[in-house]
Amino acid sequence: MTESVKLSDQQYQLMQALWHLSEGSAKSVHAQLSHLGLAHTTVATILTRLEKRGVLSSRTEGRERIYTPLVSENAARRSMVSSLVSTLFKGDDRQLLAHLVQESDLESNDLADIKKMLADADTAETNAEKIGKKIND
Amino acid sequence: MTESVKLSDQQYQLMQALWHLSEGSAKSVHAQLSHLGLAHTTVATILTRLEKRGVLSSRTEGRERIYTPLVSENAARRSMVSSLVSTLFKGDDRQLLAHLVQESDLESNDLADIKKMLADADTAETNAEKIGKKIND
DNA sequence: AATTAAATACTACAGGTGTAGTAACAGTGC
DNA sequence: GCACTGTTACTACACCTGTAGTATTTAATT
Repeated sequence: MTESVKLSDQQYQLMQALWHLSEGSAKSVHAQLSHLGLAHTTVATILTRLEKRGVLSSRTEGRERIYTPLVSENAARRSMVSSLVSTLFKGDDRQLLAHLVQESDLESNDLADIKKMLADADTAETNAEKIGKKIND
Repeated sequence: MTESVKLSDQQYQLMQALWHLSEGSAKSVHAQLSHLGLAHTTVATILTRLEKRGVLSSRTEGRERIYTPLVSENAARRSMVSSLVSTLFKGDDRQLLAHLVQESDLESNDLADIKKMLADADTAETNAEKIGKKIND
């Protein structure tokens, strides 16, 4: 039931395009990813495979096939982060936190922000807006 | 130069065994991973492949081949976390932090610990000992 | 020295991914 | 209605991973 979605880099890229578009044809996804320089057939292939895996669904509309994500970006992220935490940190999120503090070069003003956020988290329930992220699963 | 090591779950498992042992033969690694129920030849195969990829080196000793990790667990972790942050959060570590705070069910006492740690991080340089982790790269 | 036992090397195969060409198909315009 | 053109479906192929059997090497033992 824990809907585990694990996407490769490339697959995530594609999904991200779709998430931005809400839904779209292979063509529009390809356009969105022009910087990657993939052939449109490549994009189509990946899309098809993702559909087979149940990550997205599609409907035919005119001569186009419109793809719709079946998992939200947030759900995918959650699942992928949690999967990494499982392997690297025995599933302990706090160890990842600790790792980040040690290994990332977080500047003190970054830390300040984060501390502020954490402080708020004690009372408020969601910080989504503060960082401009959409909760949508 | 950013020595990017990306390991699959299984590969990480193997490496972890090696990290614990410092170095070891396929046999000892296999023993360490008995809970996974892999054939010893499977372990050997993976080890060989990892060597080909330059993640570890080996020397012959008697009739055994002893494998030695060429990357530390910490380096591997750093690289893998950073790789995930790249794809999921455009490389912004703070967004991962934020994600963790929102999505993990960190209890307030966990938060307290972390906040304490962050507070210390403003002044002290390393928190390694606090969480009993070894800095070793 | 021949036999045995342990360990590795080589080979194999299925499934996933990256990547893309070519074939097939469906609207569009004349 | 037919040719044109944009789209997708099908096919292909190389490489990586998980998994393991079989062959081969090598050290130990008698």
